[in-house]
Amino acid sequence: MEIKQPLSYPYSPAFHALLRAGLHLKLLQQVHAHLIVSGYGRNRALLTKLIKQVCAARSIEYTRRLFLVTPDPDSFLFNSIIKATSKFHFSLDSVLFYRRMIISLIRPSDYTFTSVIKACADLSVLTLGRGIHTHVLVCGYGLNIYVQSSLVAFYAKSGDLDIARKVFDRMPSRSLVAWNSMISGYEQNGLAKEAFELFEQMWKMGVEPDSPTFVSLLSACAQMGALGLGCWVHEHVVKNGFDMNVVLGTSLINMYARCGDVEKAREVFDSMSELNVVTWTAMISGYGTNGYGTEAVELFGQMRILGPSPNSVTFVAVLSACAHGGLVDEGRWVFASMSDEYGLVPGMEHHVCMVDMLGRAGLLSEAYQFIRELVPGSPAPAVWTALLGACKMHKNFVLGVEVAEHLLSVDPENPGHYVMLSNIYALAGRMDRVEMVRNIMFRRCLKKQVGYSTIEVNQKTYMFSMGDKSHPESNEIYQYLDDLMWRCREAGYVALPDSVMHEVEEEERDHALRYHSEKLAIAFGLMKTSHAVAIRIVKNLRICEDCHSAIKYISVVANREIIVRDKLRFHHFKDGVCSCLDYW
DNA sequence: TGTTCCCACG
Repeated sequence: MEIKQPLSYPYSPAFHALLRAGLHLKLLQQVHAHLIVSGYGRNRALLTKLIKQVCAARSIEYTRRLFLVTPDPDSFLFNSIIKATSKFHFSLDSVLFYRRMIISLIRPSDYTFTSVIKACADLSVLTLGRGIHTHVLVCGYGLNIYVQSSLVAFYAKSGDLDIARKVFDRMPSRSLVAWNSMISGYEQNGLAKEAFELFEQMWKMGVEPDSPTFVSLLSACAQMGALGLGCWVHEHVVKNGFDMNVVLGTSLINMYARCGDVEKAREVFDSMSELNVVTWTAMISGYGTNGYGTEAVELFGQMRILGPSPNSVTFVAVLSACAHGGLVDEGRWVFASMSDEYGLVPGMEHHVCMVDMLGRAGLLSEAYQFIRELVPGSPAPAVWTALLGACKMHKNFVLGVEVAEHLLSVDPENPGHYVMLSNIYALAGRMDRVEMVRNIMFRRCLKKQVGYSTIEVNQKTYMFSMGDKSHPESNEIYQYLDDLMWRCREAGYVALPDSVMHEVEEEERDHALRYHSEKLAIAFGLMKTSHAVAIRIVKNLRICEDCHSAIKYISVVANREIIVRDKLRFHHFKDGVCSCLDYW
């Protein structure tokens, strides 16, 4: 007969000692020592509880050690450790413990699967997850709603939306979590429109959304720059009395900021009762991308005093705000404070920001020196790309050609580098070289990204690409645009000469230049909206110099505020002036 | 005992 171990929850003193130790590693180690001394060092139940807490205390090494000293791990121990490691993002360990469980011939349960599949989702490992999906079916959990939801999330996060949707569609009953997983899956893969379509379906079926639903929808609005829809979501959240938690509030800030309405973003920021690092970072970044560099740095200053410790994303936001705002001195001390005050190690992205900042300000040799002296190892292509952009901006051909050639040698598959080199030659008037670079690009079958612009009218988003005639009112739009450009020319607009027409990641230069997607979208917006509302355009690439100049004139002749979000930042055009002050 | 949601660069 087996003698019961002297642990019987909740009466055992050892168990109480564990509870008291909480999440402090030191205390947990003391309890472990105590267990050993008092003869419970191999008590599986106590060790299981201890393992969960050690894992929650974020010590993966100690978690692994404890597992190794536990005799005959049972299914309870395996489930606990797989769940704990998955929950605290030690995803690889989670998968490895799962593997060990299978090898030990212990049958996984539905609880095992939800945890290990979540770990696979964190790792985005498709092949591994597919294998575990097979285990799920073999073990007979194919219809378990929790397992199915985690599979939907896993496939969506790993980028296989078709399979995610298949699993989702085959669910006999869909939980709200399953809906949320699928909606956020679309949004995270850049399919904002599909996210909204699925939400509509859910809405029509009478399923009540919750705050994760709204968070995903707000991200989708931010992605599309759809302010109207975003406001609708905000109103709905307020009307239905949802409590404004940090995540939801941060999503709202992000949505308003990325739709170009910084004031509203700040309003939400000020109204929040709890602010975390992500919230502060979202607001700082919102200021930066909208051209309010000073405000971004100021808010960062407040964060240092009142807020949580900034993380490395915060520094990217502040430094890029400094770069776009020409705030070189501020950027220098912010960068220094990163390691001096917060003990953070600057990464590649921070170096990119610094080179970008120095380069934009015309301090090319300092930028070059920064790369040589302060960037450890061999600098990533992105760092050189930043310098190259600055060379073109300040027309430094010698350095520009040198950097571009270096980039082509280390990163020959990137069409952006070829385009940049060709542009630099064009600026120098070396049209023979321009032709040569273009030919190489052609031979290697490298293509530039296709550009497009979107605009929201009456909560519907319309997309335009260059020379696009797919819109049913195409003729009217072109007519309107021609008319508009004629009025701009009357007011003094002159199209830029050919040699400076094609820039990095901008739309193809040809006779259809006049019909760049942003111009089409603006014409459509002017036709369809009333005078009081601003025109808001979202572009996937950078705005070109000619369009930038043209839009300034359009803002005057059409007497309209026009806000363009390009790949990097916002341009607020009003009365013939752009908020970027031609510094972008 | 579970599955879903927030910030940056390029």
